Amino acid sequence: MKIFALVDCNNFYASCERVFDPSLKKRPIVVLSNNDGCIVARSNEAKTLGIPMGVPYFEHEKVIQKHDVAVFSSNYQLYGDMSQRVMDSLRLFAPDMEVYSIDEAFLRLDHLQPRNLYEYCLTIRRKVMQWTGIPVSIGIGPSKVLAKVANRVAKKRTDSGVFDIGDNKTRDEILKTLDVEKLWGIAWRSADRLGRLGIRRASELRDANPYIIRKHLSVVGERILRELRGQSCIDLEDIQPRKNIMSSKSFGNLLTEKKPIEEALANYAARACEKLRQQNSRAQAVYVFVQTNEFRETDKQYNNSITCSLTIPTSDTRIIIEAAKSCLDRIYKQGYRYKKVGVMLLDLIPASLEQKHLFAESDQRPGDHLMDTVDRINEDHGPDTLFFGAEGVNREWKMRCGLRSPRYTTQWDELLTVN
DNA sequence: TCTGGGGTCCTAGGACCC
DNA sequence: TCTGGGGTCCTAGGACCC
Repeated sequence: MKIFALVDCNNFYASCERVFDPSLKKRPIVVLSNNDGCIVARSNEAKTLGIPMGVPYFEHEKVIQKHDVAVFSSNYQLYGDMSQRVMDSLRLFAPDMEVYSIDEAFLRLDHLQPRNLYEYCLTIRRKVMQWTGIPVSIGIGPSKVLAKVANRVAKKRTDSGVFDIGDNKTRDEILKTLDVEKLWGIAWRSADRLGRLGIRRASELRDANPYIIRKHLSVVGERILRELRGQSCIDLEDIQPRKNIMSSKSFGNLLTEKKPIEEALANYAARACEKLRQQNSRAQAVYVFVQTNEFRETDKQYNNSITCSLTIPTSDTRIIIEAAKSCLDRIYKQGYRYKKVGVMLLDLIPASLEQKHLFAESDQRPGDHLMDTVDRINEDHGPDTLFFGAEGVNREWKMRCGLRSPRYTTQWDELLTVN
């Protein structure tokens, strides 16, 4: 039988901040999205204050000030690096592992005796805490969906932080009280449909007729049903190269002129190309979009997008920037206040798989070596050490992130200091 | 004044083929 | 006026995830 464990970092972003600043230990914390727009992470104390997830920051500023909540802009370099440390630690305990998101991983623990599972996970949890300072919760079950359910329970067991849903009797009790929309893969739309079939609890979905569920929720729904029965349908996934790579951000301020928008676009394109080369792919098409601010009802609205294919599959930032700029030329219109521009690289293929040029002397493209060098320098000396002229130097479109903590683990000049 | 970013998978329907 | 039967491929849109 398969045994899955879902390891989930508790309030990950907030916990990352705490690792480097012990004075935050009991203080409520919120972490903001890009541009300090929305609240995307909260410590338990902040949740207790009733601050919701994913809401605009400015709407809750009063409560936040009143209760002396610590507020942070997103520090993705820090969170990414801490995530890496957690995942590296987990791998030592279970080489058969899927990194599911920045703060979650599924492990296969089939090799353990069921009676040892719980103890083993307690050890994992203790070691991750010791090595990284990040608290995690671990749910154990015979399928991914059940491991997810178990993790919800584990989160509430603050003493141990581990829960095994293997026992049939307790499992049944838990599923009887769990609403279907709390299940992994069921959101409000599916929950609505199930509600119309009279299915509201997880146990009711488990006991429903698979064919009926398939008719209403497609194979996705049927798989969840079977997983609830303990029949594993969703296995660990290997890391696959991305099929699309997207880069887009809201501007710090609304923009009307084309020039700064073009620079921002070039910057996002450069980021996307870095990711593209990291996974050893080339793009065959580029998609560009522009958006005005939909929340400003008095502003004239304009959204548009365009896709153009590239003559040769490429990962050369210079070519992609040029292509993106010519896309922008075709959709940019004067007289609007723009909020966001974005670029997506499409139809990605492995660099190795591409059609060779009939008359080319070498397999390597002239640009490959240059891009490789740029990437290496930026990796060694920090992002933006080398950048493209098209990205500009003023960067008036840069997002706001005034509340960011130091990048303790990735920047030499921002190391933690102890007095 | 201020409202995130980046992905995946599945299905239906149209276009096209022989 | 009558108008087959089987495919494949592509795209857009829906739904969901963190």
